[in-house]
Amino acid sequence: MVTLKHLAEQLNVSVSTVSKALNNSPEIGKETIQRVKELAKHLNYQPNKMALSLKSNKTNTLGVIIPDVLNHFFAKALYAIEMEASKQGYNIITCVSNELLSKEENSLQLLSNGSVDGFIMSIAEETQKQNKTDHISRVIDRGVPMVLFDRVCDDLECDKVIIDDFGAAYEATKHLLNEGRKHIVLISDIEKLSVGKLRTNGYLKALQDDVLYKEEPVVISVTKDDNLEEVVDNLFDSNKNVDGILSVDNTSGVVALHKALKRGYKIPENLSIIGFSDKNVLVFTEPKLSTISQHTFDIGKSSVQLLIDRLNQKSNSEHVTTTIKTKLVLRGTTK
Amino acid sequence: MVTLKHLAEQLNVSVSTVSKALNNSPEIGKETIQRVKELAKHLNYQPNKMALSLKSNKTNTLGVIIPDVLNHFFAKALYAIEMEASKQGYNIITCVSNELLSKEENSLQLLSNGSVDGFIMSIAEETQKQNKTDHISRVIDRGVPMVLFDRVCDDLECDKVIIDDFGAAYEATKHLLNEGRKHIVLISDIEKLSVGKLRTNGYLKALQDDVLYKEEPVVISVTKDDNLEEVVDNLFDSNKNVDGILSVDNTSGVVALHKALKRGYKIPENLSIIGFSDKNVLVFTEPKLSTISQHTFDIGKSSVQLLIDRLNQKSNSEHVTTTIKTKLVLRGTTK
DNA sequence: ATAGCCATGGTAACGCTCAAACACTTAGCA
DNA sequence: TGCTAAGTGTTTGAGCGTTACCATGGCTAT
Repeated sequence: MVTLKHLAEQLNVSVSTVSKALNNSPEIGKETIQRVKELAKHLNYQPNKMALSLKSNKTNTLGVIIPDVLNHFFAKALYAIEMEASKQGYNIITCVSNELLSKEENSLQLLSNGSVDGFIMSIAEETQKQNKTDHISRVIDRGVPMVLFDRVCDDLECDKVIIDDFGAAYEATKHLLNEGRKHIVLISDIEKLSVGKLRTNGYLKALQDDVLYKEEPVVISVTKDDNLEEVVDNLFDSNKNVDGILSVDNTSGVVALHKALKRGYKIPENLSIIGFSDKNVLVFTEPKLSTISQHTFDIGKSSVQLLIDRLNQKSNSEHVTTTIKTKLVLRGTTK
Repeated sequence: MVTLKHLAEQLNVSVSTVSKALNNSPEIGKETIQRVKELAKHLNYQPNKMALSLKSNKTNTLGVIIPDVLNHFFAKALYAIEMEASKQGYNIITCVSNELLSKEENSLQLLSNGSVDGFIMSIAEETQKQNKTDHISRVIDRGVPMVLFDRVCDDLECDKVIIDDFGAAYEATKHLLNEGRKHIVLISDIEKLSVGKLRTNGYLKALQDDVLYKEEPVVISVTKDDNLEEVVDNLFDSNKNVDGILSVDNTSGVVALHKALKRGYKIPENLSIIGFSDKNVLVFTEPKLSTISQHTFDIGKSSVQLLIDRLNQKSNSEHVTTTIKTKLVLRGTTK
């Protein structure tokens, strides 16, 4: 590895002259700058990142902790985060908590030793269930900036990026009601998560607000141990007159659509389905699933922006919560 | 941030005593060690990563460059890499090349300044198309260890992790032939990639080796600009007597299955389909797609292992190519 | 006394930057 | 003409947080 010292020796000048020359310091003579830069390019000199970080106490690296890369939502968020960070000259260190509290604690611990300038994270399922946030607030208290996205925690004092989960589910349910649906079932594999609960509440509120809706709400919660397909089959078996399904997670809407078609439902004539899925599943369905678009890319991008803003203005201004707009995209599974 | 200096001042000992005490040096008195450790724990002292890296010239960080996180194969590989790296005490810096040569060059450039101890990467589509590898060999020549996985390049001197693409496609085609299929079509959206070509060759060779097979091979190549569903429709329209489909990419097998069912094909009676997909798509199909399992998790894990081995034994032993076994998993879309 | 041991302290170095000090030129002025 | 003042362009030195190596000082055993 070629260092400033190497260059300095070769050029018979001091190390700091080289340093200043490479940084275009006005203190250094034009001719010297030229000579230094030429040799630097010729030897493919690269400033040592660690030395810079040590000196400046800045790493230009963001720590990203997500619960699950195989979940398309988080993969897309990660993609957006990487894109935006990279555009702004930051690298990202990625950790996957695997929905586990212990791994989350571990990752935060390991990275908050000067490895990163700040964190972007979404809280693990286990963490949310147990409502443990000490490990996170410890980091925040130490003054390491943190942005939470999607799965946030109200108790934590930091910047956040969320969507209006309640409102999105409310709007979708409202749409089904406006279609004249009389038996709307909600299915969710994220009932345990903050976002899942909010969406369910949106659904419940919409039904409640509709004076003409007579049925009891039906919330079907799928857990990790359940077989999703079986649960969907049960849904149809025990709700013979279902005519609207709101899936508030990534996959169950698609599965419900497949099962419904197989059972001979006419869609959307006799049954409407709305999912929270991303566009990527559309290639697997016919008719195309109507969805609530979460603008995942914007979520990732905003998170990075918020974090970098915070890093730049060390001024302790108020913490911000950005709400990304959702959009109900009607396709083939709704009237 | 609390440093050794802080601890030293509080305890009225020297910095080097503190350092040694925390490292359990036998030079330091038992009682002092105790005192130091207590205060360190109490103040939540964390050794500064940058200082350590600068001193030791080791970062305990691996650079991972993948073409696309939204592709389930790479997401899973990334997952495996993160898991294994983390288990072995390494962090990963993730870059997404987005299939672009320029981004790949950029990422390599930016990280090979001492930010990472080595690289794990899979080559971008554009890079493979243009067959440019200077940026990679430059890194290798500088002595930074590199492991390529899946999309490799034969010209590069480094460790590699691949699957037997040719053999896997050969075996799958063979299976279709053994079923008695007479019109087997291959569909691929990765014809431009090394792995895609190998798979196609495996298919071609299997047909060629079968003296009884009379038809011309049919290779349908899908590009980024194509609409996959249209291409599949065309496939059925122009191959009226197709009775076997081998999809060598992630998605086209599932789409073919859906389209076939819609067109009234009896599966697997009249048409067999084999895909290279991961299990994650199975929830969207009925019958379940038969697939060639790539053991993606093992690919990621092996890559990390190979890289760490290389880091430990700085001895320049021969470069290794690990081939991960594939497995033809027969499910509902084959006889 | 002197060797030998123990516990601790001091210094340099990793690669870099920044402030301050230092030469060396040139201009300004009595 | 001689001396200071004000630039130039460069070097020196300190410091970011660590650890490795060597030095020191006090003690005990010979």
